[in-house]
Amino acid sequence: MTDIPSKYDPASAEGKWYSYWMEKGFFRSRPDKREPYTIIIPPPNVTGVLHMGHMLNNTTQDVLIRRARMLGLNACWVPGTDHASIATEAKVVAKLRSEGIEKRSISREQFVDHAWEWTHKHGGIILEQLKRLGASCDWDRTLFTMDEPRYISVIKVFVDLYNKGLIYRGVRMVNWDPQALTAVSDEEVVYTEEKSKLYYVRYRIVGEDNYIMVATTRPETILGDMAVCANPNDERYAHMKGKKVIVPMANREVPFIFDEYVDMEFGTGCLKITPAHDINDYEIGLKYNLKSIDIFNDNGTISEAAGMFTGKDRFEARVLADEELRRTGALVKVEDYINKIGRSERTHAVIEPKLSLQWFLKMKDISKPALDAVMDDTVRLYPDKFRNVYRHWMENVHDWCISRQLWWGQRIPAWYYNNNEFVVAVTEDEALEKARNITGRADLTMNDLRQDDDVLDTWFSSWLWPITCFDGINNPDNEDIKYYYPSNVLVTAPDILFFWVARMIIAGYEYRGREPFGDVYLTGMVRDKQKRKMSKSLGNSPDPIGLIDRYGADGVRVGMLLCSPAGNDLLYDDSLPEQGRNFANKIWNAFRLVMSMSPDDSVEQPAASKAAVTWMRNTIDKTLAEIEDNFVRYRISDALMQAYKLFWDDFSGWYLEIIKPAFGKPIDGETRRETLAIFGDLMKILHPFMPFITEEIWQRLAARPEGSSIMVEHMPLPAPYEAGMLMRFDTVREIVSAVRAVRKEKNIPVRESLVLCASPGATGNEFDPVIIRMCNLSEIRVVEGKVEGAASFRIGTSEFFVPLSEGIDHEDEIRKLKEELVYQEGFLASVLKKLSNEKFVSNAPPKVLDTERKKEADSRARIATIKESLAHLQK
RNA sequence: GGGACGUUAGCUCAGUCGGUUUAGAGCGCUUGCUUCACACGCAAGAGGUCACUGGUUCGAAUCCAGUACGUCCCA
Repeated sequence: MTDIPSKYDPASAEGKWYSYWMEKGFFRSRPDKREPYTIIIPPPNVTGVLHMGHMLNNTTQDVLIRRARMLGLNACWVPGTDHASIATEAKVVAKLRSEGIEKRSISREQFVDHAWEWTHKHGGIILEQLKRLGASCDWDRTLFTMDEPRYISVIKVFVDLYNKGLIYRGVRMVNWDPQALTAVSDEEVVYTEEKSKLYYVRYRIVGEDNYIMVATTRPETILGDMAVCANPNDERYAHMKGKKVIVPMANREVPFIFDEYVDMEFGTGCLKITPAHDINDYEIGLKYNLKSIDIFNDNGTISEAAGMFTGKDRFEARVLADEELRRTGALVKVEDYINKIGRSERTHAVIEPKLSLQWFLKMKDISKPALDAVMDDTVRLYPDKFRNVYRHWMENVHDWCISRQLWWGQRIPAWYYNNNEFVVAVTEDEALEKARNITGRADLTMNDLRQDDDVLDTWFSSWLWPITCFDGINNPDNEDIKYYYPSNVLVTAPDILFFWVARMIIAGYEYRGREPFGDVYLTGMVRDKQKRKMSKSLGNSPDPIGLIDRYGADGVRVGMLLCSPAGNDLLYDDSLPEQGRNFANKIWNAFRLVMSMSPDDSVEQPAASKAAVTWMRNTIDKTLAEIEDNFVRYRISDALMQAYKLFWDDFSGWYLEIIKPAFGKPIDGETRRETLAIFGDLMKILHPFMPFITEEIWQRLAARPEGSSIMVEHMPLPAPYEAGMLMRFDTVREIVSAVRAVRKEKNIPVRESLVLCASPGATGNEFDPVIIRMCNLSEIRVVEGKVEGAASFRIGTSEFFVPLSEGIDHEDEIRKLKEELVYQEGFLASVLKKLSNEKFVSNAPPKVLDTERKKEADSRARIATIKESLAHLQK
């Protein structure tokens, strides 16, 4: 006990205890008789390294899981990563390119090998980083969305949904990423306002020497124009009915049509229709039976079909179109313009709307139970403002484009034969069997079948995560899935509410018949002080591991949590982990103080200490109830703040100051025993938030048996507390503060003892010794009336005096009393205003009326006291 | 363009059923203190017309309507 370092060293404690926990298998969970508490990690992207968002998210999960464990539940936190098809493929392509290898020059098999190699090398990094944070995941269960059981689960689900008629293949306008060469889902497109230009181009009317003018931001797409359209209510174009116009550059005759879709206010009121390259134009094209010409190649260059600029990049083609239109006199003017441009979330390339053949999942029917589950609170969202957002999305849900033109991912289990006929099956053999049956050709061989080249969207793996993590697709009745499913809570960020959360709920109902989790806790986003999202490109994100090195994992955890109420963004600043580190320092020093008190059982317990112990116990019970309530409502930062104040203000600021023996004096045995027990309880309360320092201290507070740990101890439970005593102590705090203020004002050192005179009834309870101790009083004297030459203060309806040897400054005292009088009279007036209102008196509930009358009486009493003091001083 | 949510102290946020001694916390700020656990600290303070306008009510930060501003989602 004597070898306590004066400074807490997070680095050594963290490494030591994490290894110890791992070694003892405390993170491990197996089904047993206890009630389970399950959290499935939102799998971080395998290409990723830990960022601030992960820190917040995983700290939150660890707090919940550690607390559950200490509450005696069988806590299981399942870790894993996802394969992030687009991001990983992009990384692998880039790596190969840096080695002089083009993706197209190698086989699919070779490429996938490279991707696995990459994954094995980088995939574990983020999980190792989570360990630095203290994450108590059951690492024996670590999963990957592309490992064998998960892969086959995804394939089985695809086949099942296809067989149920929920998956279909169809031509749709998709969001095409010309850089990644794949379609991406609506959710993966980020729209931002960007500067562009609005080109005014004239189209000649067939058979006339007149023109109509069209405004467009994309002059290169004129090559794909199949019509020009105006609003039927637009009188300016009434004369165009039945006429045709000539598309510039392409010199193609196209009809002039009318549709209500066109916004009369925008541009010239005339809209060019390019069915192959704009989703709205596509709809209009369908409606008016227009043909479409796809003028782009997959990589964003101009196709042969365009008839011009073939092979040029789309942005280069825009410049060329500008020149060409100028040359021919078709370009009338160009204006600066700001419009929303969609970019790929992954590659940042400008998204090209493109017609293509893709696989879709029908969402309407399958999503119904998932909508109901949130609406009827089977699944509760925290904060619940997201229910509206969720409902809105689910009621307007679009079919999900699940194919991606990539190689890294689960390959779509569809095999083509003849021309474009296909079968869907889990294995090649089954596919062949099916194809033979359908065609009636027993001589079909594998060579006649060709598997679809595309893979499935990564979210098509992740949506099964709560089920596949317990192998619930392959073995629907295994012990784990029966025991752990549904999980208790999902902790994630609101930006993937639809990408992921909604779809998991859908899959949960489809494959387990019930919700995948009961609660969804949505954390905020970590932003910088200017409210910008933390991002690599902005370089505004601190390195989390660097932060842990600087402030300790406990410090960083506390910093992240203190400032992040559910759903509110966290504006990161170094002062946050600093506050956490300071708290750890405070705890360490309080610990040192306690351990430095040498016990002596022959010393009798001072009355002040006895009162303090009882008060501290009651305070803990009250706070435990508050913490419990905050956890139930997922107000984790509030729960932490309660624990923080319990330790810092109540325990360190008051309790320890009261029981602390004079320098060099021993402490009585009873108080010391109580203090150690209280300290142990406080460590347990803090453990879920600050696992390392609490373990370090708990292990030092007493000799612990081998293999024990605070993380598997029982959390203290809230017990009934005596509210009246806590209120009496609050008054004591006020008295002590007031006496300190007198000392400060009169410059009286703490060493010099004082006398406190109190009006009858103001003191005289179990806490008098505390007042004497904390104020360094020689006595508390009960007095009627005023005391000469004394500083005075009032608390509640009581008056207190501190006699001063050098007397007081009358003028100054009178000034202060007058200020108090002004305030009190103002207060009384506000109370009287209510009480003199007849309607208030007759309508307000009696309870409210009583309080107001009590306010009036108290206020009058205080005013009387102040007036008497004034009169006394002014004599 | 459509929708959701928000606006309370310098900053980040609480504020339950409309009534709790004329609004609370943390951080920051001011002043004093190197008082034997801790200056990563202790003590004492300052700081708010609850965005604005109107309404309902005996009573509004709290309920309703409108306005302004902001954030997010969808198109």
